[in-house]
This record gives sequence, C-alpha cells and structure tokens, in this order.
Amino acid sequence: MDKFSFSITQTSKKSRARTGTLRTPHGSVETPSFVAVGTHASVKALGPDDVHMADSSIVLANTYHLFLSKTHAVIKKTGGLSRFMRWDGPTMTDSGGFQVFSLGFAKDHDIGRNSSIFPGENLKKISKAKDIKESQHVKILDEGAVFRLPDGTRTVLTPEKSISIQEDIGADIMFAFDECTSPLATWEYSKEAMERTHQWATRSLEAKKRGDQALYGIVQGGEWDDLREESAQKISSLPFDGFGIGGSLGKTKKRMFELIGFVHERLPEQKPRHVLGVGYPEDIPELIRLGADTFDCVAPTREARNGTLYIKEGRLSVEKAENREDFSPIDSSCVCFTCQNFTRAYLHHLFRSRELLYFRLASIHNLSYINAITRDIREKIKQGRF
RNA sequence: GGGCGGUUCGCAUAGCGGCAAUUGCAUCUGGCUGUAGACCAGACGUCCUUACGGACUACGGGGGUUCGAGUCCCUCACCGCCCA
Repeated sequence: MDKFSFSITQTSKKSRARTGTLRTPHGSVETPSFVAVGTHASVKALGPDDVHMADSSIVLANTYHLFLSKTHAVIKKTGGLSRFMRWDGPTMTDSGGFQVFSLGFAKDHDIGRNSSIFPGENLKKISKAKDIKESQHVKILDEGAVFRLPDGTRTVLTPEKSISIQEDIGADIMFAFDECTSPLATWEYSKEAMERTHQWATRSLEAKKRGDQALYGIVQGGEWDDLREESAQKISSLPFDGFGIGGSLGKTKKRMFELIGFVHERLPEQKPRHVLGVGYPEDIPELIRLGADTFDCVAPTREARNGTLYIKEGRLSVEKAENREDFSPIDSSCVCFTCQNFTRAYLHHLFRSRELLYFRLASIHNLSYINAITRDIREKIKQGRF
C-alpha cells in the first residue's frame, strides 16, 4: 500500500479527538470527516458537483448493491468507481456485511422501520441464535452469507467474493466482509458472529490482491464489553490499514457512545478509525470526542428526502403547513447553496408537489449541515478548543 | 313530457339486509443512524376512556318493510345521460 496513508496532525488534550489527513490515490481527506453514502455509486439526488458543493470529500458505495446488479463488472471495465461515477475524490466500499443484517434479521423484525435500532433497556432478549442465523431472507454460514432475493433466486457473498467485487469496484478503501449483528442478539450469538467475523477478516486479508487499495477490518462484538475487547484485540492484531466499528452498539444511545469509546481505546492510535453507520448531527461531537476519524451515515440524505431538514434547533419538518409562507432559509446560519438561495416556503412547495428538485436541494442542505458541524469541530481541535 | 343512471366522512370511490362503513387522494402526527427507504407507521363523525371498550349522531329529505336498512319498497328534491 503505497498511496494510502494516515497521519495525525493534532491531538486534543481534552478528549480522544484528533485531526488527521487520510491520503488516498484519489486525494486526501481531512479528518474527522463525514463520509457521504452513495450506495449505488451515487449520493442519492446529487451529482459530483453537488457533493463537492456540500463540502463532502469522500463517498461510500456498496458492494452488495453493485454486485446484485452486476455493475461491479462494468465499473471494472470503466476503470474504477471514481471514473465510473465521475467523482474525482476518495471513495470507500462497504463489504456487504451490513446487508447480512439489514436484509436478514432487520427485515424480518422490521428493525429500522417500525422498531428502533435502539430498542431500549427494558426489552427482553427475544432472539434465539438460529432465528438470526437463518432468517427468511438471509442464511448465514461459516463460509459466507446466502441472500434470498425477491425473485426467488439466491446470491452468495463470502469474504473472498466481497473482496474480489470490491477490487473490481476499485474504491480507495475497502472493508472486510463481516456479520453485522442485531441489537436483539444474545451474548452467545454475538460471540459466535464475532468469531465468524474474525475468520472472515483473515480471509478478507488473504483474498486481497491489489496493492493500491486500503483494507479496513471491522470490530464486532455487539453490546458486550468482553466481546468488544476480544474483537478489538483480534482485529487490530491483523495487518489492516484501518479499522471500522460495526454491528449493534447496544440498546441505547448512551451505550452506543460507551462502546465506541471503549473500542477506540483499544485500537492502535496511529491507524484510522471509521465508525460505521453513525451520524445524526447531534451524534457527531461526541463521536469525534471518542476518537472517530471518519464515519458514514445514510441519515442526512435519507432524512432530507423524507422531509426532515437539519437546523440549529434540531429538525425542520418541511411538509408542515407552518412553512407554507415562511420566506426564511432552512437554517439562518447555514451557508449552503440551498440556504443561500431558497426559502422554506419554496422547499415546502417542492416537497408537497413532489418536485424532484426538492431532493437535490434538501440533500445538499443536510449534507452541508453535517459537513459544517464536522469542519467546525476539526477547526476547534486544531485550535485546541475541543 | 318519457326512459335509464346517480346522490356515502374535504374530493373521488367501495358497499347489494348485521356497518361508524372500503380504498385512493388530500390533511394531520410520529418515525428514519455501514440505504429493503422520493420510504414507513398511525390518526382522520362527535364525546368519554391510559387502554380494552363505551355513548351519541351519520350514507340527499320524508315515510315504510324488517329483530335489524347506505343496502329493500314508496315518495320528494337535486345531478347526469338518452329519447321527445
């Protein structure tokens, strides 16, 4: 790995926060940084110029989705993800490990839709190991995961296959194939899944052929300190270029932060750390305090499309009638393209009229908003104020 | 003048003897954290109840048949189409 490097430029004295530079063959990322999610090789509703305008410097695509549509082969022929989507900056690919959960257990139990990924402290552990391992849509084997598709066919993802697809896609940073676990999983099952993830981590490393892509290992272990401890040790003992924290991070937000902090303390200081799938605006300061260098989340773009816009006071539900004649910007302190040029009244109108422009303007705003929060904190760390 | 067809909760629809009554739109409330997501859930006659549930008022007006009527019968009003 020649072209990939991570250097820490400033370390906070007040917390585990640090600033750094992640160098990749497609440019650098100043960390801490939010990674925009572009599952199907596109940050939904946004073109590369929009993504730049929103001040994002790195984009994450998904192995599972690009593999299902066989697009990975097309991307390979094009010369890589960056060229394919005409995004000149750095890219990452998730391994498909999250889909083991989201299309399996989560789908069967409606997690993320009608039940929270943070089910709360009082919830009984209703899941049996085999319930999780063999859900209606995904069957998990030591070899890999078997996905049952809506058309009745099956597709299999193994660590080797995930890496091979990720090499076809050619993002700057790849993730090892892992098993993302449910917040309802038992300790016993979480241990089993973690051990499987460790096996898959080794196999992912062995499967890697290209020398111009970085590979991050993923720490699992669910909500248990002993498992997280074991997983952090195991994964950081392997020659990964960086580390991801994945899987369920407990039943409450509070626990999530405890676990992220706990794992970070056990990862090597000098290597980059990525928190997978966390990034509400209000989560970001704490995430960075705990030592996260990068983190990705679908929330900014998804919530934008669903009518929720980020503002200083929290959230703005753009569809509410009170916005109908509100001629102020979404957020008065926001300097994004949308806020500089458009009113709440217009966004409200576009949303209700189902105009496609809404998605672009709303996504630019939420993404800009998240990036602005992150940039501010980055500056504060540099100035010793965070 | 004659013949059909219609009138249901904002609009549009379903309903053909057990119904506070279908569905869509609209409206309102919630939700969304490595994208199953331009998505999902709930409310949508009034009142009481945390809830289960209960009370009342309702399918153009009036009358009737029936244990029971948006639903069947008579009549009136209005709307639509066709024939004069």
